Amino acid sequence: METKTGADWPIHEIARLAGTTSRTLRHYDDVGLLAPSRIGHNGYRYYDRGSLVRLQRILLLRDLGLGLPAIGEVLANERDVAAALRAHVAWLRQERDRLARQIASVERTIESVNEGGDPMAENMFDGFDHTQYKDEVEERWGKDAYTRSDAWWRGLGPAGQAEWKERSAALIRDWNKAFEAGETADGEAAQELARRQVEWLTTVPGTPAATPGQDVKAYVTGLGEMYVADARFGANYGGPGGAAFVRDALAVYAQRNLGG
Amino acid sequence: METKTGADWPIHEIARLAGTTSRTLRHYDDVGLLAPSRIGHNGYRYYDRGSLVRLQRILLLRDLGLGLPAIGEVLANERDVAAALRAHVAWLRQERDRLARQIASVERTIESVNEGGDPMAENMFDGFDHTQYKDEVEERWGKDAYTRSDAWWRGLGPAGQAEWKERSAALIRDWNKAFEAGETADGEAAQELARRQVEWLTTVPGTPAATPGQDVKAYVTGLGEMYVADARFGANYGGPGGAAFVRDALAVYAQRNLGG
DNA sequence: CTTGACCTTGACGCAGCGTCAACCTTTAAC
DNA sequence: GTTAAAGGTTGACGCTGCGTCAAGGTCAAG
Repeated sequence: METKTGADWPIHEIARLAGTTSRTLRHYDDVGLLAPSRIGHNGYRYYDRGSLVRLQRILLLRDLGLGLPAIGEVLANERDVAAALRAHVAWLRQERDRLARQIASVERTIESVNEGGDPMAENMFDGFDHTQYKDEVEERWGKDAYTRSDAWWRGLGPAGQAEWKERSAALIRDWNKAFEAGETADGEAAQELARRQVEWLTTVPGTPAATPGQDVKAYVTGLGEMYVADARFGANYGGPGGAAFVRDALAVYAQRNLGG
Repeated sequence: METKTGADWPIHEIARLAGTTSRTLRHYDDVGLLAPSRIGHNGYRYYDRGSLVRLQRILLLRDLGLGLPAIGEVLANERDVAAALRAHVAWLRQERDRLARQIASVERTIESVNEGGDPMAENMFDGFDHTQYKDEVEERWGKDAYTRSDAWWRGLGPAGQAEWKERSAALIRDWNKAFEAGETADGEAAQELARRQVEWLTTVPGTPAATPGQDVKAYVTGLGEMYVADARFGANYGGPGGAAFVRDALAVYAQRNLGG
């Protein structure tokens, strides 16, 4: 008969010593993170001092937020603890920043709701007036452009117009999402959005993007600049920062995929 | 035969319009968040403009970080959008702060590892020297106290000493965990820790907590004050802030349970 | 012998879909 | 008319880290 303070302890005892639960210990056994030092003839798990030290390291790392697989690697290599922690802290910072952006976004939404500019309103698309850009379109791309564009627009009919507006709304939403998620302008997500944006542009006749043979690259790049320069457009993308993000993504996309 | 721009669209189409996937739409159907407006004789799902509006609200709220059940409630009540968002932003802030504390904690650990004071070291308990507090114990609680305490300590034997050190280490770890998790001193978690701390104190003979009839309440409260005043103890609890947390928790516990 | 405390394995649950799998329908093409 | 490509359907597993029963063995005490 062993004394209780002998070579090892039963599972509940060691759990108490380390400040965790027996269920957790069984889980660590299942996933191969910490095996009992001994298993009784009855299947009972027993842990000795070595297991306890390892367990305490595991719990320390877990409290720092590392995942169990990551902990397993750290304990296996034993060398790059600091490296693993540095990588981990970088990830933590990203998460914190993402949360900060999301908080800002929610706060903007609350404000917007309070001011009655309810983004949840059923008629959120009905504020979209195609003709409000008449003068500007004519000035930028000529009178023909507006006439053609307007004819196209009327030709779509109510359902078609709704669909077009929805696609543009989805695009704006996704740009915002990517921006707030901290994507980089030359990253995969942003570039996919740029592709969608260009594809979407081609549905509008009279624009260079829809007219083969024109300098699409310059057009798309210039469009991005306009998003930044024109506050009305920029507002759709979450302010100057968001517009700049869109501009950069479009510039990268144009450079890589549109010609030259 | 309906025209494509008619009353409703098939699942993939509406997913594209809203910028999500058909799988997501089926999931929303499964959990009762968004049902198709019509189901074909073949089982196909079709969505109309109403579904689309609802879907866009769902996606908007989801991007703000709300869970699907919460979104369901908001859309059902329709009124307290702002209230739900305010509650949500409070939760987001908590998370952000928790991450900030965890970042600080990981950074401290990195520093500690770099300086060689490796908290992962196998012999992390061996730096614990019971006799280092000799003079102090004598000064505070008299010579007898130290003698008794020392005899008790030697009497534990190596295994018993190890266990005792481990329990104290676990306590310190759990206090830190609770502090960094943003627990309040009078909260459930902190009070449970206080209970453990007092229970643990009673294992040390010669202290009032282990001696019935003494003023345990004053002792425990005073102990907390000492944690704050004495930097050596405070260091174990993550600096002054952590020590103050422990002190407050102990004070609340003593007030509530160690009655007068 | 019984009670009660502690042990075992097994399996569901959670959040939100991604990702096969196995099997129809519709549509466009030949 | 047939066929192959799309796109639809209902399951069901996977991911993270255990909490939480459930059903049933083991062990020390009365």
